[in-house]
Amino acid sequence: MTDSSVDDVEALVRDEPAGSKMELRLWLRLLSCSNLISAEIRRRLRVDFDVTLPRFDVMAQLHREPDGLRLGDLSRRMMVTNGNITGLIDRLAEEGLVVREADPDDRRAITVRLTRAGSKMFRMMAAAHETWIHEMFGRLTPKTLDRLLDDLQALKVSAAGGLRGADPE
Amino acid sequence: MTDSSVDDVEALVRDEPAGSKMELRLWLRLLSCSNLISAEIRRRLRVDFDVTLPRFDVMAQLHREPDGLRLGDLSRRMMVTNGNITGLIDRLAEEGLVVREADPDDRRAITVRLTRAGSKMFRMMAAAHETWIHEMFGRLTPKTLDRLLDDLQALKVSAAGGLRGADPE
DNA sequence: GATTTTTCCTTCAAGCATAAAATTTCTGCA
DNA sequence: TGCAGAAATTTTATGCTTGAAGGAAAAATC
Repeated sequence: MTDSSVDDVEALVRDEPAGSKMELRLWLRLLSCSNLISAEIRRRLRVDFDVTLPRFDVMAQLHREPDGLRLGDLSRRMMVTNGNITGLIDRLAEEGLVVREADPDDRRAITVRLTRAGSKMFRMMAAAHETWIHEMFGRLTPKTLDRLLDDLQALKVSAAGGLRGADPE
Repeated sequence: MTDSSVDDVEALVRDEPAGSKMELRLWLRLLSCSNLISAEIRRRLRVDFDVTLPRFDVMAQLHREPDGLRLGDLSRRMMVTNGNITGLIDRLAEEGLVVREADPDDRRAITVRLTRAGSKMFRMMAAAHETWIHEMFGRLTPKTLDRLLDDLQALKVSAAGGLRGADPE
C-alpha cells in the first residue's frame, strides 16, 4: 500500500465546488471543439472524396508504413478494437485501396498495406486535409498554438494519471 | 465584398509548412485528449451504472428542464440528428427513465421528460461523473485551467469561422 | 512431446450516428 | 376554402464501434 490511499481520502474529503465546475466547463468546451472540428472533417471527406474518417485514419497509418502493418499493430495505433479493424479493412479491401497479405512466418498474422490506388488516393486526401486544418486553426496566433500544444500535453498527462487502475507511480 | 477575400487569397498564396505541421499536431493532440477522456468516462458509466454516454447526455439535458423538451430541441442541443434522438429516447423509455408526452397544441410535436426514476438515476451518475472529471483534470493548475478555457474558446471561434459555407462576416 | 497459455484475428449482437426519404400535421396565402 | 409549403418526427439503409465469445496457431511450461 502506497501514499496513494492517503491521497484518495484527501480527494474524497476535500470539497471544492468552484474548481470542479471549472473542470467540468473545460471538459465540455474541449469536447465541443473536438466535435465541431471532426464533424466538419467528416463532412468534407464524405462530400469531396466519398470516404469516412475512420477509413482516412487507417490509410494515414498505412501510408507511413510502406511495408504494411499487422492488424494488431493497426488497432493499437488507432486505439480501437480488433473487431473494428477487421471490418474497416474488409471495406477498404473491397474498394481496392488496401490488400491483406499472409505472413509466411506466422499463420495467425495478417499484414495490410496500401495498394497503388490507395496510396494515390491518400495523397490527394492528405493535401486537402491539411488545408482544411489550416482553414480552421489558422486564426490562432503562433503563441496560442504553442500554448495549447503544451497545455493539452499537460492535460493528457493529468488525465492518464487519473485513469482507473492507473499505476500511481 | 469585404477584406476577407484578400485574406483568403493571401492564405492560399502563403505556404507555411512549419505552421501547417504545428496545426496538424495540435489537432491530433486535441483529438487524443478528447478520446482518452471520453473513453474513460464511457467505460466508467458502463461498468458502474450500465449506461452509455449518449444516454447520460440526454438525461443531463432533460434534467435541466423539469418540464421536458421537445425532441427537436433535444437534437439541436445535443447537435445530433433527429433520427438519432428517436432511437435514444426509444431505449430510455423502454428502461422507464424517460416518458414521451403528446403536445396538446401541436399533434406533430412530442415532449420528453425524465421520470422520477430517471431523475434519481441521473443525480447519482452526475455526482460520480464530477469526481471522475476531477480525477482526470485535477492535476492541472488553476492557471493552466483558465488558459485552456480561453485558448479553446479562441480555437472554437477560429474553427467556426473556417467552416465551409461559413459567413465571413 | 504433451498440455496449458497466450497471441492474433474473426464473428456476433447491440448500440450509436448519419443522410435521405417518408409521414403527419400545421401555417400562410390566394 | 383549398392548397402549397414548412415543420416535427419516424423510417430506412449504411457504416462505425464496442465487448464478449470463439477458433486457429504459436509459445511457454511441464
